[in-house]
Amino acid sequence: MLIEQKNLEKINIIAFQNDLITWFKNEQRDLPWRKDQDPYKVWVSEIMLQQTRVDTVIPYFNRFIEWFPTIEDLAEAEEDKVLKAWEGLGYYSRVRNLQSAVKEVQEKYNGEVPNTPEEISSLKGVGPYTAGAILSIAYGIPEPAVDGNVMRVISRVLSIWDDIAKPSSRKVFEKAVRTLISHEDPSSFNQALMELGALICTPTSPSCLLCPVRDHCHAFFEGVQNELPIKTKKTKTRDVQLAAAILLDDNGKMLIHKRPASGLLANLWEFPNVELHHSLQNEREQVVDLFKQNLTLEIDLKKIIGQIEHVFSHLVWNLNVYTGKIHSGFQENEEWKLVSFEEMEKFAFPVSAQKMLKLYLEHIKK
DNA sequence: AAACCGGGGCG
DNA sequence: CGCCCAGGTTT
Repeated sequence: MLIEQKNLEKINIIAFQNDLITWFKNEQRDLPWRKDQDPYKVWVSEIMLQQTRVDTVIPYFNRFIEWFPTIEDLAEAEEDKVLKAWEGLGYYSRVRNLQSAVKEVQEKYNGEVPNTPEEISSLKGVGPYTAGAILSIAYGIPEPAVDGNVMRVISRVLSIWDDIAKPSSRKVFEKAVRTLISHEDPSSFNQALMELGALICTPTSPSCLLCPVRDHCHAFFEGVQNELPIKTKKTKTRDVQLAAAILLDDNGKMLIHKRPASGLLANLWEFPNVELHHSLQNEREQVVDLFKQNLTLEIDLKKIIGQIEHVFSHLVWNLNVYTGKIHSGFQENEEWKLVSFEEMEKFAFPVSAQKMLKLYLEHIKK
């Protein structure tokens, strides 16, 4: 028999639920998405919280709900404004999927977030975790909501040594949560597991002496809480050399470019750039050629005003930033625009472009 | 199953 | 500097 099944049978489930939920009700943080159980707000918060810390999310959540208070508001909003609301949060496909799903809820479900696992899971961007979170928190339905926090907590409580980096391991934890979850208060139960993971059962140096479920925890009994969970994945980043330019026309407007609708930073705006596949001699002249060949852009390039490093999960951009001029006959279109400094506020830029703009502003101030 | 998709904070 | 974070989609 599997270890987790044996350990699961040893847990006093009622006492575990009571200890966990009582702690949560006394110690939970006061967070803006906990003020009510509006399924839409729960949904927005859960999407924002994917791979993003609570402290980062709070101001974004408040502004997002101000701009788009209801499903109808978000469904009808311009995508550019939606991306602007997400600017700086990262993983921009999250919000494009969210708006797509909200439109489907508006049309297919009369604006009401569905409350069955099958229907809600079919929505764009709603996977097993988010489905369980919305169903339990907004609707009180006892579905597991297994995220990284929950896998860490459960791996310790039940001494589960499966590699949580493997997609197949999630099923093990979902099965355990289905056995443990409170049917009287699944909302508090799921949130308590995550809150415990955030505040007590932390990745490094968990505060076991403060833990409300220490008496139920097999890892604590065995003294292996610091060895769990098992997580193997290693990160390998690839370096990419880029040349980018702040290009001005005769009126002092800057040239910006809309990225493609799929892939990295989809549909966000950037300053024109080219990839440098080899380390170049006479780089400046060759960059002018690359702009002409790759972007059909006739430019007059000045010197490098600085270098920027921007780190993604699996990628590092090394940007050589130039200034230059664009020919006066340039024709704008959907993909290329000339904008004043004030007009830039309407467009959503990734942080890498914001770093470039900051560099440029410091450059011209001198 | 593995790769892809951002950005910030912390020890 | 490496690791982590209230994951999901695509290949």
